[in-house]
Amino acid sequence: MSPTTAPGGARRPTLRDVARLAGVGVKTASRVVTEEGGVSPAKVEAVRAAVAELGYVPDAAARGLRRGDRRAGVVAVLLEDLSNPFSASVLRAVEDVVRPRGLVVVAGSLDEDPEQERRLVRAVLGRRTDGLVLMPAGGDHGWLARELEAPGGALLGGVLGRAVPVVFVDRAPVGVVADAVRADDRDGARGAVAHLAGAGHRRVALLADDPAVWTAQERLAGYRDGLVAAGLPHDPALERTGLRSEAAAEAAVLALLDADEPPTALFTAQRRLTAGAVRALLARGRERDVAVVGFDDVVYADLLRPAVSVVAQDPGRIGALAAELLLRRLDGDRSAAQDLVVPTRLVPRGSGELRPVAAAP
Amino acid sequence: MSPTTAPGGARRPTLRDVARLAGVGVKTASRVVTEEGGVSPAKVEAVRAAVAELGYVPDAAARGLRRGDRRAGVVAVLLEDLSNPFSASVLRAVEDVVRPRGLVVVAGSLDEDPEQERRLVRAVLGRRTDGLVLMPAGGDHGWLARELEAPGGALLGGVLGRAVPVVFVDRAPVGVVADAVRADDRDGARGAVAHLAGAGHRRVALLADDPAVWTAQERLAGYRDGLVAAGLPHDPALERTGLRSEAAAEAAVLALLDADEPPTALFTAQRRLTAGAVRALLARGRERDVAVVGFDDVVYADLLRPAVSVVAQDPGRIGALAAELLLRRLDGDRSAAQDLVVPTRLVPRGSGELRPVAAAP
DNA sequence: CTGAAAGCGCTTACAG
DNA sequence: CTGAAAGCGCTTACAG
Repeated sequence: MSPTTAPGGARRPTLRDVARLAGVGVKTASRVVTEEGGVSPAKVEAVRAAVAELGYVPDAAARGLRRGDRRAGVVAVLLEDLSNPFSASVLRAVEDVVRPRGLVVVAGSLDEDPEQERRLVRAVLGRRTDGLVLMPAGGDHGWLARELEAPGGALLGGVLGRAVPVVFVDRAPVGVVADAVRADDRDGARGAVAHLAGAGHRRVALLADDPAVWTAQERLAGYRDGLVAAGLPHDPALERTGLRSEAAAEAAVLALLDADEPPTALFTAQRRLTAGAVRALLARGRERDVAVVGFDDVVYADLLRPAVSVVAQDPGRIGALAAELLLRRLDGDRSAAQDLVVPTRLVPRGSGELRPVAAAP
Repeated sequence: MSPTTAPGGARRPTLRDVARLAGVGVKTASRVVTEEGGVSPAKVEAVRAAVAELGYVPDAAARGLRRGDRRAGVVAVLLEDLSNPFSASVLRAVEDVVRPRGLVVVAGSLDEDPEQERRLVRAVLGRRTDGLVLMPAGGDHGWLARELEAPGGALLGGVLGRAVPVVFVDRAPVGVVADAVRADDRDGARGAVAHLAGAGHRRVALLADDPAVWTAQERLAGYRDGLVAAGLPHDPALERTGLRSEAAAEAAVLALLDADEPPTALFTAQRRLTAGAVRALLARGRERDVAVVGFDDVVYADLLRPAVSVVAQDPGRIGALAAELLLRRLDGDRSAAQDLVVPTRLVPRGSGELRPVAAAP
């Protein structure tokens, strides 16, 4: 078996093979395959037949190598965790928008790890990625912009040399000017607190992730905005941040329920934390007297009793808008960087409409 | 702006640029970058410095173009729907297994559409994919094997010419010999029925997807196996297949409840159908007197009341096993095609342990 | 309308 | 240890 032969058998047919079989020059075969036009009908026919007979598929990499634009038809989508519903919905939405353009999607999970983010961004850019949708993991992304070049700042050079458009999703870029599409985290959180205050609650606790995560920071700010707007006092004892898991939220809620002055309502600023809180309330049989509003919708929240009220985001919309923006940049749009903020929607289902109950002695 | 210059600015640095800056030949620069070895320490140092200064990143496509193996470091993962929890978990597991090897993942959704499957498989193979993990959409996959070549049948040639390993997930291959990793659908379904029969149920209804879907067919068979094993009669009126949505399942359950001889238990053979069934029972206030066992775990099923019993699959394990098998094939393993069947696990939570209640008149 | 030559960025196969 | 030449599969730039 010669080194140019694949282990299993025949060499993959090349354009040269097609040309030879069709009895034309390579360039003519290329013209037919790329539908460049300007080829006599007879030769078009011959080339088409050869392509079919050999099962010829153009090599996208070789094509991109010589072409000026060097487009490989690949969009990278780097998100927090491909297996979580939010990331998964964003990915799917991007896929649906770019597929009709013949683009293929490279996907990766960053797990909130800046190191992994850097590695994956490099890996992906080394593979001729045309564009990047990024849910940023670390804080500052100046490194991404080392060679920020384009007018509006929407195109990043950096390790790439060649300008590659980048659109941030879910979180605004820090330390770099770039396009972004995200939910209105702050306003959504504010609205949740307003909703609970409207039901009569004066002691609303916050359960949130590590404020190092951009969205957690925003939601914390929104929570405080909401307290101020409702004229409620700010009680640090009700503010539980740094919660990184469902179990952590569960423990935090149990502790809150046992406090001297327990909250009558909870605003859980993240999906897993909502689940943990509900679990704690069920464990104590308190699900009907402590109100809950969660940020980000929970699958089958409406099947729970009480059904869980949430501030819903629209990951599908965020992904689609990001992909559309990316395509526009790929098409040469050099206008100023955009920051698209998608509104959230409060979905009342029961848990957020419970009225305050005097704490049992 | 010359045609070889990117819109935004500097040309991406090439190995030639690195060599020039380091004052060495291109081949020497290549040796350093690929860590081939056999280069004097002084030159290694000079090349490393040049790489750092220019921000050089090797072009994976150009590399693969010349190399014999033609590996681009890409694994494609084509699943039913990247936004559904099962597919998402499989994808994530594959990613975790291949990442340490420096491979990047191309992901796509097939939506049970054979046409789309064919298009995506071709798109992906045209881009120098090293291996493929496929959750098959259509029925027969003979087309994939048009040029099946390798000994064990685990390598597919087809449109590729060059052998590309393929591992099927979730469903066994039809019309082609290939590796597969899947859950034990039939046995899981049989176990669900046995569990319900064990609780005293004699009228167990089945809600299932279109039997054209391989897993639906298997679970239907398992349901019948279970009836036979428990000595229960087979009542076609209790067998509701072709259910393609949550709403369809909901409607089917409402109809079953209104029947002359309603079931006392439900086996819902798919996640969305389980949700639809639960919704219908809640709507009628019957959730405590009709037992339910679902196939495939539902997020937060344990927070529902009653909590939902399920036959759990392990998508993470399936994805990981598939990826490991694929890597072995990439490493040259030519042994016979494998069919790895991962056992399911019955998780009792409440809904599946309810005892039969005489139907209200 | 057609095709031979050069070149995309890299590695292979060779010769020093 | 080192590097010039050839070539991977394709497209660009040119000359018929």
